[in-house]
Amino acid sequence: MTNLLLVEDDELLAEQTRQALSRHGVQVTVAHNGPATLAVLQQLNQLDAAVLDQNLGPDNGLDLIAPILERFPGCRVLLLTGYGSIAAAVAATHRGAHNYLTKPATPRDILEALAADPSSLAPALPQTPPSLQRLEWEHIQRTLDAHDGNISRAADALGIHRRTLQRRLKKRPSASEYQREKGQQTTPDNDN
Amino acid sequence: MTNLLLVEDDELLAEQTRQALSRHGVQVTVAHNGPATLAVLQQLNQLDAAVLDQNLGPDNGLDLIAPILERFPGCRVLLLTGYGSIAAAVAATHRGAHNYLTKPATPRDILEALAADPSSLAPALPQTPPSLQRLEWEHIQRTLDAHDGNISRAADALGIHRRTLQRRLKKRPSASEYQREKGQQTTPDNDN
DNA sequence: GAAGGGGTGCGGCAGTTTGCCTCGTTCTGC
DNA sequence: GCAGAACGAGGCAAACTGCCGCACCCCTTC
Repeated sequence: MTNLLLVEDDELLAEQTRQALSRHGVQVTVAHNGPATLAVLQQLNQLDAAVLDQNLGPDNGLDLIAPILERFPGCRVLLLTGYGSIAAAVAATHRGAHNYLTKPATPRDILEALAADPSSLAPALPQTPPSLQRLEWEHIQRTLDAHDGNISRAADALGIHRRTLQRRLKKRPSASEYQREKGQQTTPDNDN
Repeated sequence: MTNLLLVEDDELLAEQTRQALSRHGVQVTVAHNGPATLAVLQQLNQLDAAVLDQNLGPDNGLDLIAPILERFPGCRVLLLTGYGSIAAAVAATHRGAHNYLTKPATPRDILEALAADPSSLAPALPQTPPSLQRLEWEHIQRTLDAHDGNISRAADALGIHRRTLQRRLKKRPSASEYQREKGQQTTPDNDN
């Protein structure tokens, strides 16, 4: 039995991920922000792995690595993030993270990333052949999110015409299969 | 005076980079492949930094990290790669690399990356809202690279038609082209 | 040498998408 | 009530895409 701590501010996504991981025989504890994570840490007796969303609203997942490793030195820490940034990946690794993944990551991805030996680059990559369409769609969602759902500004940031963004969004009102775990909420009431 | 070891299989690019770094007051030693690097290592008395191209033909820059650090434990190792992958960045860091950059990188980029503290990098991700076009282009290059330049397979992996990939590639200055001379010029397709 | 098999480059065509312009409608703050 | 900012939508020319075919090249295998 693996004990895993999941820190994810999107409660819907957190619950979905928790359930999915449970089906893989993992005992999952969930926290939704930095302070809660620190509190939970004190209550745990054992921790084998931690999965941290890097973007926790006001908090930063990177800052949780140290406290976690301090309490559970052997714990494997996996960072998750919407934007895969190489600089962030390097920073996370320097701080002691075991691996670094970009969303959307399936439970399988997560478990593999935790189990893998990250110093050999073979494992993680080849099983991620994102189609161009999917990549675009996710980037659009992210950008839209970053602009509080403002289509005009998002389109501008993306370098495409507002009308085009409008049309694209309309073509795929519901999230694609891949997006299932990201949740289908396109509500503009986001925090960041 | 900083002593730097540059390992880059493209001899032209290596020379350009060497000259550029020299102008910044750096003493540069150059090697073009793995074995040569190992040989050079034995001849050096001091080494402050190493810049490794990850893709050294048959050799892999990652495998040079250990020998370098073994001989010069305090040496700062910077990995360079054409198409950066997060997995590779994590792997490099786990192996002791100080930082990881994607080409094209200017001498300034290199020096900054070597000087920076990569773990304290304020990692609020959305620093660079990439345009859709740029994102696509990078993904295409990455995929192409992962398939050894095989257009047919890359197109398949990307989920687009081979003819479409072909046409897209033709429309832009080839990456391998401008990499070769990226020494002082800015990238042609600088979208915001 | 003669077939394959896989890959590339390219022309063409019909259907789709995009860029751009325009209009009408909300919603908000002054 | 009005200006400013967004949104949704229609329309059209231009660009792009998928798809088919064809010629050529390089290898391997008869």
